[in-house]
Amino acid sequence: MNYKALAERLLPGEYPELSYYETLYPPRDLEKGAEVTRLAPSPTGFIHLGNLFAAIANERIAHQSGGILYLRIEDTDLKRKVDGAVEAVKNALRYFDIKFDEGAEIGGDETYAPWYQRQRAEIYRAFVKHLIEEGRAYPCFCTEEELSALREEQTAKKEITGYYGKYAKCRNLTEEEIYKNLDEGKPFVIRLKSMGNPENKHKFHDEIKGDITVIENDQDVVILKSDGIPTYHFAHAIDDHFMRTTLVIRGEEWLASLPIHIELFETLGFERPRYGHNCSLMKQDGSSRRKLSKRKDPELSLEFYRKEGYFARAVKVYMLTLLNSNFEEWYRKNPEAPLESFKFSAGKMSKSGTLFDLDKLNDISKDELSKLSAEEMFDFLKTWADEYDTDAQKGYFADREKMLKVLTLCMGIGGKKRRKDFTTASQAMKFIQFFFERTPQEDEYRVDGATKRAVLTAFLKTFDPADDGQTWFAKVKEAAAANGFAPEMKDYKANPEAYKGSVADVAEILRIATTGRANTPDLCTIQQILGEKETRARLEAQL
RNA sequence: GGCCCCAUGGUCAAGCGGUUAAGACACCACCCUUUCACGGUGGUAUCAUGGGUUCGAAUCCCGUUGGGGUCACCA
Repeated sequence: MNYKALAERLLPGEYPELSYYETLYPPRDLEKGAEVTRLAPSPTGFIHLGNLFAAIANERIAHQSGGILYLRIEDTDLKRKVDGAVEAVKNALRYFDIKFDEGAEIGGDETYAPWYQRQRAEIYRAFVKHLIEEGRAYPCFCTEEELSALREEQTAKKEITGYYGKYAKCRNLTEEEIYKNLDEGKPFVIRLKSMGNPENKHKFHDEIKGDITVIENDQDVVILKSDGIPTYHFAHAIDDHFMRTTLVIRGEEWLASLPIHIELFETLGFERPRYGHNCSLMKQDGSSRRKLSKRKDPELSLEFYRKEGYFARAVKVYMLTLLNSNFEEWYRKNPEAPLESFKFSAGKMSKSGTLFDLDKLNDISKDELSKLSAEEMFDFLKTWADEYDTDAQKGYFADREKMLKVLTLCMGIGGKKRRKDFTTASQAMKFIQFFFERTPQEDEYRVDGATKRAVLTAFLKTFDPADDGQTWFAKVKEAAAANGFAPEMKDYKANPEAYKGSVADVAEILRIATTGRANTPDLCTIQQILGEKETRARLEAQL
């Protein structure tokens, strides 16, 4: 068979010498040990926690080694393309502080561009053509129907499905048959002529999983689709070679196609990058767990976290604790150190699937938010509210001084210990709502109406917003004593039958009357922030 | 189903042949407190299973079971 002529017929035209690409995309000039990693999403526009998970790992590995992180868009499948997707990905990752050095819509060094695979079609074709010339790739004219019939046949016979060995019909087409099909204008794909034998198993070192066994590939996989665009596998080999990727961290769903990639790199004569296959983020689904899926788990999209007002740093810290088990301890010991100074290690990444735990994220969020100053919290909440909170709550930020007082109180700033009541921006807004309007009553008074009115009346008589905490509380005690409640907790505990209740119950009445809630920060301070007029108005409304 | 990966409390997990099997989250109890979602103290709870190897196994080997992934002209 004249492969050269066949190649020309299949992919007509002049293509550069292969060595041209080697000089066009030279090895990167980086320090020894510097890793080049990448994020290579398809432009579906949907980005979830799993993507962020992998992104942080890639980012850390690249940057702590003095290397490069780049963004490549795998747009070989038109069906996956969504307008604005790349922008969305970029924005989402920027929110979580993932910085790319180069890539699609990023700018930076253009040496290894373009970053969209569709724009790299010529490179792929040049190599496919070369493979055909070498007799290592061939055209396949099988239709979808034929292929699925083959699959059924194989399934029925309990044989391995796929296009390989004796089932690779078009692999053995004669020259005449090929040209006849071509002359008839039949569409074709280009397949790799595999030389592997799955009986042969090899040890393979995975940067995350450790030593694993892989079998040789014997599938004549499609490398160039009938539209002239390569499949993922082929594009991966070409791109990661010419973009000079040193380490590929990707989801473990790729483990199964690793044999294909190994053969491709070998056939092309490329040195292959190292690989690390990370476990996927799982979700509890009934009694079992499964990989997070974009279809079923919209609540795990990154957008969800922004809508809820999760603090970006908290999400990042949580991802890091899942990514590297020793991170949590390190962070505890080095609370002030920048996250970048943590020594990230691919080998420390978990081998088994990790269940996403919202409780843990919430705990970390409280912790992170409690470290902010009142001003920082103000900015965080306002930024969030401006974008996501369409309620009247926006007006809360009009009086900056008042809001700062509110935040100072709620966060326990100035006290012995910071409080950790804020989880997210949306939750915080609800938490502080009663400062701006008496919230709908969530808790019933636990006393009868007459008692309530008597207590409120007694308190109102003596109320003076200028009182300090002690004086204020003394007055609460007076109101308690005047109405049959024990002013001292000890007395009440010693002899509960003698009283209607304790000073705590009186405080609760005042609290509910003032705020509509049974749980709030220090009530005296709240009344001061509200001011005399507002406080009196609220209490009188409850008479 | 074939192949591959994985297996310590409810969750994330430390552990690399000898430990009272860390820690964090969640949960429970008590304490502090005018309430509390804050804080403090304590507690419940884990080596999937059966065989080996070894003086000794969570740790090494094999089988079983369970979970996950993958078997496209999708990535």
